[in-house]
Amino acid sequence: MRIGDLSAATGASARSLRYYEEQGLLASSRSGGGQRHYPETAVERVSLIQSLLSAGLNSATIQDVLPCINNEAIRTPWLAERLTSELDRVTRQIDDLTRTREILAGLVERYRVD
Amino acid sequence: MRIGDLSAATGASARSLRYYEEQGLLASSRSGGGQRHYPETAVERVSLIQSLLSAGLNSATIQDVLPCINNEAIRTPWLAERLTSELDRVTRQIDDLTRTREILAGLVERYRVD
DNA sequence: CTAAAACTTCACACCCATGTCAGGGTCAAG
DNA sequence: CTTGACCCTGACATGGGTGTGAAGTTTTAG
Repeated sequence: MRIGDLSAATGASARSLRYYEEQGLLASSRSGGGQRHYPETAVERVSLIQSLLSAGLNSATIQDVLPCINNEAIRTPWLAERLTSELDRVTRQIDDLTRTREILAGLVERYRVD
Repeated sequence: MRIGDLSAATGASARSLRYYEEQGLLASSRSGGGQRHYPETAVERVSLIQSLLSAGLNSATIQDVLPCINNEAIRTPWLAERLTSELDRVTRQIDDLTRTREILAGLVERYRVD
């Protein structure tokens, strides 16, 4: 598939897909004329990238963490620690957000126009 | 209390407190020499601002939403809608984040160095 | 009274994923 | 071929909260 198809399939802009590649998060092969071609599996990969980005991981971190999905060999203590610390961060973020939601819910309750 | 005290009490930098004021989120009185003075209640106000900011509301939105905490009079259908839509957004954000946490947890599990 | 600490405003810098525009090349359908 | 949709690289812009530094003023402790 070409970049426009992948974009349509994932909701990521072509700009973003090129950026992911530039950051080493997403691979592509090129046609004779230089246009990118992606395998079907790229769809899932992109949606994973999107998830991790929206969870607050930056592209450098994702680059550190993503390869392990396909390559069990690079299992290292360092990687395990890195993943755990990101997991903790996301967990804290969810907790904070949950508290904030309570606050907002309280406001909605109080200021509902009956 | 002066800005340094409020900063210490809330963890927000003096820079941020001035920014909150500039954005109309936080009021202060001034001493003869022009220095800011805050009531004790500012501590809670700032931590509320921090919560809402970290939940992804921008300062303009917070400005729309915050006054109602102190002033029940401005209860309007528009405000109720606004709050509800922010609440929904935060709820979705938590759901997304929770799914992403599952992914990360799965990775941690798979790449734990035993 | 004086020195140090704390404060003031103003302005510029940063992050970093994404938008957007320019100027050009590729590819498939007619 | 030609045409139109699609793609390429490169570069600059944006948002928005925060960091930072300069140059000057106020407050407070000694």
